[in-house]
Amino acid sequence: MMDVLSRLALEWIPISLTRDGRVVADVFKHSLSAMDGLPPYSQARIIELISNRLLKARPRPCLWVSVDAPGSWYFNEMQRFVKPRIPTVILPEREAPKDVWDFSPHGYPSLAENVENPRMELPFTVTNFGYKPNLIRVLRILARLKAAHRPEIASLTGLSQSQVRNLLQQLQAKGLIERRQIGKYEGWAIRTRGLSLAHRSWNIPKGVHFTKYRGEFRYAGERHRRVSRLWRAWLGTAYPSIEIWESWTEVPLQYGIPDALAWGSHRGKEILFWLEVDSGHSSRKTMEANYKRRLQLAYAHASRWGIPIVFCIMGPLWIVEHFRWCIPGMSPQVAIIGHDWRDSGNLPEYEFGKWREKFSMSRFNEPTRSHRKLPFDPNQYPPKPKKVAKIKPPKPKSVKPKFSTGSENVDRGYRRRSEGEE
DNA sequence: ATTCTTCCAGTCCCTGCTGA
DNA sequence: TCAGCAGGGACTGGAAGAAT
Repeated sequence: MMDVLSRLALEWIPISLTRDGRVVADVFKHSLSAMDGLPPYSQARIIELISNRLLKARPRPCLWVSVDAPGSWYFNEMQRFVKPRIPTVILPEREAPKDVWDFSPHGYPSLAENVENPRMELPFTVTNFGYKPNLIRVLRILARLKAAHRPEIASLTGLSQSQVRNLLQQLQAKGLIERRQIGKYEGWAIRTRGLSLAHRSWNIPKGVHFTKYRGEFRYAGERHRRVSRLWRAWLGTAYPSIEIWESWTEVPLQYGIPDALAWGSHRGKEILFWLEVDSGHSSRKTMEANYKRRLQLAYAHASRWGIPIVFCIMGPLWIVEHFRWCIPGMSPQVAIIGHDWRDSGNLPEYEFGKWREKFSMSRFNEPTRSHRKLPFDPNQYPPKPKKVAKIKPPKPKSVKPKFSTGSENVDRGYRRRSEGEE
């Protein structure tokens, strides 16, 4: 019935199966981009929500999902995640299905007079809604985070802080986001209006429940969450030659949920950067068990998609030092690195099939190291002549979060049963 | 000597401003 | 429009000083 369809934002592109056009496949097209700010998992959930709606609205609907993504990883993950409920085909942008057999499970033909032209909402594209692309980008990122500080948003969008500041103010002026106290400092939170625009921008059907698929998955302490959210910016500073396409926090993969995952390319080769942040609250034994399992998951993922993975552990020094005992053999496709989570913007060089760590003492060896991109960092060292006498590695004790009590719950942890893994 | 207070450098967020 | 810098406010931890 029309009613259901009017709450969807899809294109209707029936395929003629006979010359006279009287027999057609009732095809609906849903377009998405890997740069929409959602990981493959969430996009797959949207596809299921759309499928459920279509099933109610039409007798023999087919769904054509058009994915705009560089490389192959995102596309592959999408295909794996989608459990089709109606005949579905997922294709790269610019490819189109030709008949019912292109769908899986295959579709069935309909008589043209039985499938009338549906009235649906206009699929969202940035241009046809008159927003600036970056404005929507910031809004989408914030929709996942719910509440965040500017540096975190800047990191995840890949934009500069100046830009993000400007965009945040514009979003605030439109009433889509608002200032909110996050722990110690004021930050930004998305408002209901902003959330509905973000949902609209992902072409999520009206009236469905998307919250549990949208956000970060687990509850994390302040510092933990912060390091995860800054992962993209951190990588960009540490490895300037890498191109990062997207980064998400708390993203469900086939198995396991990295604290942060950055996806991009290095010298033309697609690559993943998998981050685990450990604040060191579990025993060494638990830690070993956890990381042996997580590394196995990373190895499996790398070999399944033939994509190299850089696996990074960040935490207090003792965690990083202990971590080498948690490595269950190596995979030639995976490089493992560890680093002090306070030493922002630095990482050891990675090498596939090897474990590498680098501690903050590196500041002795290379005084002329590349300047940082993060605006608040440059002031960190320079004018400090008097302390030269007693340079000692920072005391490993001051490791607890400095920015907040961590008592307010900005986001909830949504546990999933199927992706089980903590 | 021990505990309490005060002070200051350091940290991290923000805004305002300048110049390209 | 945006990169980058200066500076303010809120807070912390440690050091120095004061009180017990």
